[in-house]
Amino acid sequence: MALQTAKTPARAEQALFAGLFLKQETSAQRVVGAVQNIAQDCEIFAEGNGAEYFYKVVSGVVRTCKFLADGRRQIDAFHTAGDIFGLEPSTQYLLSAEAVTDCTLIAYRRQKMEALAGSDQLLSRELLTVAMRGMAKAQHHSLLLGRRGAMEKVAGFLLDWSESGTNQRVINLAMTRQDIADYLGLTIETVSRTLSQLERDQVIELPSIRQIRLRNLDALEDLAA
Amino acid sequence: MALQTAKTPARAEQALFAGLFLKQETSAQRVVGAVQNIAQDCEIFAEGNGAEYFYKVVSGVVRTCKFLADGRRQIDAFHTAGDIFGLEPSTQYLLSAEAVTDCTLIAYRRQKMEALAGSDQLLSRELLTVAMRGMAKAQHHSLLLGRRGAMEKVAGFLLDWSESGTNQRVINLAMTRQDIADYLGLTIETVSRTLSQLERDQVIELPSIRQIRLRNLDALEDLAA
DNA sequence: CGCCGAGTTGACCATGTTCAAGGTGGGTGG
DNA sequence: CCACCCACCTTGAACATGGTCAACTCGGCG
Repeated sequence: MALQTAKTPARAEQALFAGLFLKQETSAQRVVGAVQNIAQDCEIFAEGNGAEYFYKVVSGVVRTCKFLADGRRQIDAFHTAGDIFGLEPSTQYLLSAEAVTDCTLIAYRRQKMEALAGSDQLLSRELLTVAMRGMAKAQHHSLLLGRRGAMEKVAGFLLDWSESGTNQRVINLAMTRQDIADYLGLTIETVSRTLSQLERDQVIELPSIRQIRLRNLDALEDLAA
Repeated sequence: MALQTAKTPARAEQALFAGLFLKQETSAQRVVGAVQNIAQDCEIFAEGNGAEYFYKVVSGVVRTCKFLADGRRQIDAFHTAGDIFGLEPSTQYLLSAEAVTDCTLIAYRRQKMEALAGSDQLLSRELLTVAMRGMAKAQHHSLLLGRRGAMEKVAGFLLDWSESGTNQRVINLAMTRQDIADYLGLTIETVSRTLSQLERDQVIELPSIRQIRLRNLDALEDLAA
């Protein structure tokens, strides 16, 4: 939990490749970006900082979140390989970003990017797509949070993550129960109890603490309402 | 509640002005858009429809929402004069849109817009800003929904709307209690009780059913945590 | 005047939070 | 290699909060 300021071992300043911008790597785009390695639980940027860069996840998982006055934390999103975060409408970040696991990122200088977009139609369109996807992602999260029951939220969360992995029926969680709780607007105890309940009902298996096997996807879908 | 299909009296097909794209009307942009008038509670588009157009609100209030299998409704956002909605990453709408009040919209053909953006740097940038704002708006909503207490949600809602009107201390609600409840993930009873509580505590006044006077903004901010 | 939709209020109940007490497992040092 | 430790997780019991159901009020309109 000790949040040291971001340490970036091997700040590979060799602004080499980094072209690949959207998930389907468009060969046309070759834009400069700096590779960064961030250790687990380190801060990438903080709410209120100048939004000089935005980032693409190469590997690992990042959380964007907000800290409330009373110490609570709300997680806005988790970002995995290929996702872009930190692209904001304002000149300052509205959220903080932290590494859930050790991760590798590409940092893009926002101003440079937007300048390039002025003369590059394809890049400009990609930026638009990124922003629209970010919007859809946030809306999807709202829908999850708007659900009334803890079971609906947890089931929805599991289904969301089942789609990202290669094997649709096994989820390897990168985050702690606390992270999940802060993402779903629940307490850690409720998340734990709900997962136990799902296991008792034969809907999932919990072979280890960070692994969840989905045993009955249909039942999960029903529970997610 | 009778949702007739969208009726558009006076479908002013005269694709006249409509330039003004962002809130600060950029003189440079003159893009074609069709003016539409929509009656209260009529549908503007439905989830799953082809996302052919996106819209700017000229006057009135629009809600974008999702309907769940069990009949519940979740409201994703309210859109007021100057707001743009219906600009989505996919080729189909992910949400439905309905008129909360009678309203006037400008419909932009998405494809045409994106084509124009290819050769128009300024327009392209404006589209990007619109998308980023949409993202920030959705994130803000997530933060509201993630709050634990009903009081925090309602207080946050009131503060959000206090900033939009000319007079910061009087809110003229366009929507019903049910709309508010569906927006905050609460029941209509809880919204009602919470507002009554705030009135008892001298934080607000409820002079009429659709008007709220904010008597103590500082207290509200505290309650919103 | 009376109806009707929208909002409020109350009593009861279900659900999730809180507080507190165990487990569990991976890593470290003896 | 084992014992210990610590962070993370699970479980239980009491409690608080919001949901549900039902009755009632209010205001506008025919």
